[in-house]
Amino acid sequence: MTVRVRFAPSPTGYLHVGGARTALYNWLFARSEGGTFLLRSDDTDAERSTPEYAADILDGLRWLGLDWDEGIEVGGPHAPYRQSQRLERYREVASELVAAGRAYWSLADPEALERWRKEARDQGRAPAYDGSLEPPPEEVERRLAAGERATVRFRVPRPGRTEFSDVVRGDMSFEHTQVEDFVILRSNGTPTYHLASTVDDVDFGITHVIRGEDLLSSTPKHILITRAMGAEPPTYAHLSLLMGPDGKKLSKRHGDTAVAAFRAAGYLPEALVNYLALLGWSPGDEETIVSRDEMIRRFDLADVSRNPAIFDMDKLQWMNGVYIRAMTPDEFVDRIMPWIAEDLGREPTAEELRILHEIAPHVQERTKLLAEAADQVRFLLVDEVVYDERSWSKVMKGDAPRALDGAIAALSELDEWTIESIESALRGMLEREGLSARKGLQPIRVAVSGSTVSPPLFESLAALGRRRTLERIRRARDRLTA
RNA sequence: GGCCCCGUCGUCUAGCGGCCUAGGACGCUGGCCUCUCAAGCCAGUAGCGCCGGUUCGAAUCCGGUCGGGGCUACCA
Repeated sequence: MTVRVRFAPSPTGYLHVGGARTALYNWLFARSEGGTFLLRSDDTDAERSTPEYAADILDGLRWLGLDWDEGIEVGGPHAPYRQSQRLERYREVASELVAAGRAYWSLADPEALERWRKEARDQGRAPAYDGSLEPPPEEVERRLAAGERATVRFRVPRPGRTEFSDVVRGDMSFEHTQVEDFVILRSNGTPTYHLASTVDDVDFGITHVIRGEDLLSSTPKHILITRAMGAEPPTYAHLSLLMGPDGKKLSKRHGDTAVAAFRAAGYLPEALVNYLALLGWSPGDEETIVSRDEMIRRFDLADVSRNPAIFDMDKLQWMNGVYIRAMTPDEFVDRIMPWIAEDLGREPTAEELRILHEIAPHVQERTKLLAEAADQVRFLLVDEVVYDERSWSKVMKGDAPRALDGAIAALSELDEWTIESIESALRGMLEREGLSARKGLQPIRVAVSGSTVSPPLFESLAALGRRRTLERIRRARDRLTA
């Protein structure tokens, strides 16, 4: 049997890292099994679904490199893949279930239902509605005929229980007294999640349902519907949830968890994928940096952890740095370009591009987030450097004037402007002035870059060019006197 | 309240009855390197929630307890 899995987001919110991880595990499983990864849209909640969210989800998946073989935008034998376009099918299944006695039109009074549930809870019973509040059949028939709107509820067989084996959690068993006669069709004729999702899984031939643990206790409902449709339930695998640093379910409270936000901050998709993959799955040995191919080769659903995982921004950031350092300098320049252009408000010139490529290796190893790179190279691209006042007051004192004067003298008479010649000129200056490298070079760094923190000095000056270097040192020297 | 899931360093995890003096990674601390910051290298820090039981032997199996989480909608 060929594996068929799906990722079925509801476009009622942007794609967040939790959803991305679920999609990733589905994708990894499909790829490792040579199966099909399907993307569908569970958009039965017309109120809350928006095209913007739908687009964000697709963008995010593509950016992460999680390509799908069937579904939205790519089509396939079961199109359409949007639930909003399959409403007729769900109504059809609902009426078949009613006809077969597996579901019924429900006219229970909402307030009475609420009281019933409260009472059950107060008495320590499960607040699972069992259909006992329904009017007699003749009355139901009459009111329905009179045009009254009703929901359709699934008739959960009681006594009874549903058992299944979850790939990551093991054997599960739910007493039906804990499962209520749940609504499958709303009174407005639209299906609930339980119906739509299950019908799609059956119709699309889904073999493995890999999803968040929040759906674990709904699984009996899905199995009940599946069997009532005369189908065999798929294999289920429920992934533990992602938590924030406080141990609570990851949400907006913990900052922006949107995949798009990570992208904008300068995270690399390969780093995010690597991090997410290891958040709940381990290849078994001591590897931390795992390539995509390696993941596919070694991924096994049975190795997925049952523990909830706290999303650790520090580790992700470290990993992003590892991936950034692994790039070639040219690739690095290419990838930081969007941030550079935004920072500059224009595209860099050919000369600026040359400078960027020259300094790239040195900036690269200091970058954890692509967005930071723009800050580090800004001094090479602007006409006038902006001094960081804290840096200025820290180093522009004591021997600073001598260092700056000495640097101007030493650099002015240089024949060639290379990293080596600059270094030997400045080291000679330090020697003559009797200054330590630390004391003598920091003022120059601030004069040229505006900050006590910058890429290596000699390399920076070489990239900046003689004219601009001298200009900046003189300007700083003047400011120091003034 | 009811049902369900989970419980190894601060965090992610390896561990599947003896190989565990519990391993790795991030973080943190110290050192080396060094023109700043990084990177790199070295060292250190820190954990089997608790109580019983099974066993010659338990982080590993069982029971209980405590703690955390999820679900409990005409949301998904």
